[in-house]
Amino acid sequence: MRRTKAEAEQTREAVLAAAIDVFLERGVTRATLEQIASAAGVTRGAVYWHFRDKQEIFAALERRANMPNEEFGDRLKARLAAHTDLDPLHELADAIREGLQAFETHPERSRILSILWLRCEYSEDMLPVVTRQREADLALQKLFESVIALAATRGRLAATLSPELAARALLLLVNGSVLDWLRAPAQLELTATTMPLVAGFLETIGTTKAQPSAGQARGA
Amino acid sequence: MRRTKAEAEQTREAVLAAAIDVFLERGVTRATLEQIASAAGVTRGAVYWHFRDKQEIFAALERRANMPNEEFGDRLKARLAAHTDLDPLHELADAIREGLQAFETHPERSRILSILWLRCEYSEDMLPVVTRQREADLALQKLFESVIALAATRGRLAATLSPELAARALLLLVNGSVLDWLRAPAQLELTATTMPLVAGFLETIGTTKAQPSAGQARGA
DNA sequence: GCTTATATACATTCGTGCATGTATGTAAAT
DNA sequence: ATTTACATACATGCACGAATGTATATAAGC
Repeated sequence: MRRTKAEAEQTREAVLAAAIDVFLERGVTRATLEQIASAAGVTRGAVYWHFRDKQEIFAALERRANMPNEEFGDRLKARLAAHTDLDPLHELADAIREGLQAFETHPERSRILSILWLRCEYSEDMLPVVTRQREADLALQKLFESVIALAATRGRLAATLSPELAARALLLLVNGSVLDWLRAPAQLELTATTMPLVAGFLETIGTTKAQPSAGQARGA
Repeated sequence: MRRTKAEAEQTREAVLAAAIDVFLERGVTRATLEQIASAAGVTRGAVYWHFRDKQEIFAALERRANMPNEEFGDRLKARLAAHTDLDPLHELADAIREGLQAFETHPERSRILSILWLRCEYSEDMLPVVTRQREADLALQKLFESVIALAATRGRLAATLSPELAARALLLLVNGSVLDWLRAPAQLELTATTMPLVAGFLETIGTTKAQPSAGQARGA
């Protein structure tokens, strides 16, 4: 009955996948380890072997949520550093579009985010989780800010909003849009409904025509 | 030991107030009726007398959350109808400011919202609650949209964002800001950190100088 | 290469502690 | 006298964690 290491890793993954299902259906608190176990085709003994308790399962899922974001950020920074002739705000919009599409093409990501944002009670004992999410948001906001600031140095920014405020606004737009989509997954198309918003916002804060001091034009 | 009707209503309120405390501390799911009862200074018998179960307590709290929003909306609409010379976007910003300040001056409102947004697991059985919140959001968005559309008819709107998209963006900014504040209540000042964002956004979408077709100026 | 010892990867069982809902008691208000 | 507004008591049912059982993979020894 003893399984090989590869098989063990396989059941561990099965438990995590089952946990996603059960967390989504019942919410994290009401989800029981017995439900997770039977959904994974094992008993609670197997679950307790791989994880100390429910919170450790949750932590394992949490770690998977933030990884892809950094990847998109790094790609964007690399592209902007390589080609200095690109319009920063336009590239930013493209990067956001890719990030949104990742949610639609890779449903596991959206399901985990749905757990973190909607199937979870953030009371005081969850403060470390909230803190990590705030830090991830801050990192994204800083990325946005650096790109927007780059646009500003090229005279491509309307002066009304500082890069910091514009970055924060952009983050709130994206996060809020995703949240709305998670609330009604079947009824909305994430990228299709969100991109007009962010593209419109970026066009509004970026002066379509360059400021008098500079003289570039903008592609479609 | 039997109480008078006024006293009974008083204990009912005590139970609701205690429920707010316990829901905030433990989250709705983990909150037990015994904890709520003892926090209210009564026994579970009293709780079960006034409420069928925990969900009914939650529903009672939920009803108190949305009432004030409509009030602010009505006041804004009345003011704009009465004085047609007012700048719609400027009045909108003022109304939002009042709404935000209400959260800071009336802590019970923010505590209930904190329960609804952070201490609650929205699995499928909570769908009616989510739906009601969506409808409340939609109503606010429609209000924003009508005001922004009014500004547009006066040539005070940059054409990049349609009134609908601008209203949605504004709602996302406000809601997201409030959510962030609820996540870290002690570290942020809601109105002080949010208003620069919404004011900046409104100034960005509203052309500060009137369109060529019209000829008004804007006050500070 | 085969045996053996040990760690591994679970399944099963058990005890315990809540949390819930209901049923009943009770004293005062009406 | 009856209803009201609770308190108390009871029964039931999970859900958890730990303890134990067990069969096999794996590595060490020879």
